[in-house]
Amino acid sequence: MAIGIKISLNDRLYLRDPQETPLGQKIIRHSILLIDEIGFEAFNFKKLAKRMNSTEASVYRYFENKHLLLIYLVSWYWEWVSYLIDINTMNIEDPERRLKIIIENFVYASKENPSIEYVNESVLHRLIIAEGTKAYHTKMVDEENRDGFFSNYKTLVQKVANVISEINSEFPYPRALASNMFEMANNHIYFAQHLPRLTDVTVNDENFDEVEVMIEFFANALLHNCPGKE
Amino acid sequence: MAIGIKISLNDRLYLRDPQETPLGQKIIRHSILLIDEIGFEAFNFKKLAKRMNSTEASVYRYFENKHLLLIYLVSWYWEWVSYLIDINTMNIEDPERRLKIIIENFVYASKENPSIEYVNESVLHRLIIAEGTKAYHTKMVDEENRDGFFSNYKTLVQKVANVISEINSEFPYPRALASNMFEMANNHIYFAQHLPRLTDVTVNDENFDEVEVMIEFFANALLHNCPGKE
DNA sequence: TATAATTGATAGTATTGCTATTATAAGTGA
DNA sequence: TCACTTATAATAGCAATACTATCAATTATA
Repeated sequence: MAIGIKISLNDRLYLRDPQETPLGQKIIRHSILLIDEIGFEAFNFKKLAKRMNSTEASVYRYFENKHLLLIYLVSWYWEWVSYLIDINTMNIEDPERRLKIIIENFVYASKENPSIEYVNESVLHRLIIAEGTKAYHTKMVDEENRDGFFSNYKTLVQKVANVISEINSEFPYPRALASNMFEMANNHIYFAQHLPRLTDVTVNDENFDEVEVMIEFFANALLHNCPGKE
Repeated sequence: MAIGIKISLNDRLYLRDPQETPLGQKIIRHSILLIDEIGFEAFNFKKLAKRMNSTEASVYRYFENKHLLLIYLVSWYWEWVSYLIDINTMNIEDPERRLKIIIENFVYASKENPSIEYVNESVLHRLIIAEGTKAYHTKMVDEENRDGFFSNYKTLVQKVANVISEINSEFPYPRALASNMFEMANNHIYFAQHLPRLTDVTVNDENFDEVEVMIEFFANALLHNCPGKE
């Protein structure tokens, strides 16, 4: 627990706060590793319990079901990226430079120093890339949205949108660009790894530079006056 | 079956070709309606069989499992959008106008005349928006990609990328822009409906005009010379 | 030291995801 | 027309999943 960051997440996501107890922390740690390993569909609480030498019933005391656990993990990631952006853009005046850092953090969230011992941020990043959007693509999205389950994402998007508006106050789609940059970062890493004909960038191993350059290119093209602009 | 279009889909997606028999067509029709209604997670073959007055075992003779059925439906959609683009851009020389039509088809696929009686294209479009990306966000993606399960998407993206390159042969990311426009169309309709703070557009009922305008704006900004371009 | 709270161990239930078996109906080919 | 294949229905069954309940063992707390 190097730095004193406290990830604040909606307390309706869990039955008992997993950050507070060793067992809860084990659930977080091992669910990240296991979902990454076998995929969210094959993942369940029985397998998780076995992996961490606990019991199914114990896991159910922390989370109602695996879907809420996923939202918890995804929210964690959104919060963590927000936090990275905050510390890395602190004291930087120029909004253009701030946006560049934001893009870097979208693409390279995993490369930052881990801040909490029971969360492997690098694996979590892989998990978000592969499974992240499943958190809000469900029939319960409206209800869960009312309960504030996605507020961390909204806060992150608003933070980025503010920088976009600072760069170009005339730009009509600051939030859409912000969410699109985030989704694009994840999508095109995934495409490059699994469906390369859907993108033009390549990634190898831990090097996502081309994705970063592409998103910068998109952002620059959109935020500086263009003939096509209406 | 108004027009003589034959949707050609990878025959490894099914055990028996559902297009060939009345029961197969019933499976397609009702799976679209039922997934749209209850969501992909809650959907299963037992419920589908009950809904269409058949039996679980009969459905299993056509599709191995619900995941392959989803890929089948998503592939159908990709093929159908490809087809719409083909007929709607036929005889149009100007690539800018062709791209505009492509964007319109991405956003308004549902508004076109239905072409096959057992596929409700409007409901299918909703299904794609809500569940589409689950087709390729699984642990089996590489294997399924090797089997050609996503080739319809690749073909569609390549078709659009070609138009992009015609407009601006210097543009370095034609495929990424193509796939991004497609995903963005679906995403921002979904956001506007369920998570409006993640976008800047609004949609009401069947009117997605703002999404269309936004994607045109993005495409124009990117494809015409900008100071930010490297 | 009494008490409360947490976890483990075990069992149990309803549903899901699928396979197998047999019966019936419908079409086909000689 | 009869044998013959094929598709579907009806039913059963099984292993896995998604939980819930109970109670004992342990640990923390007052």
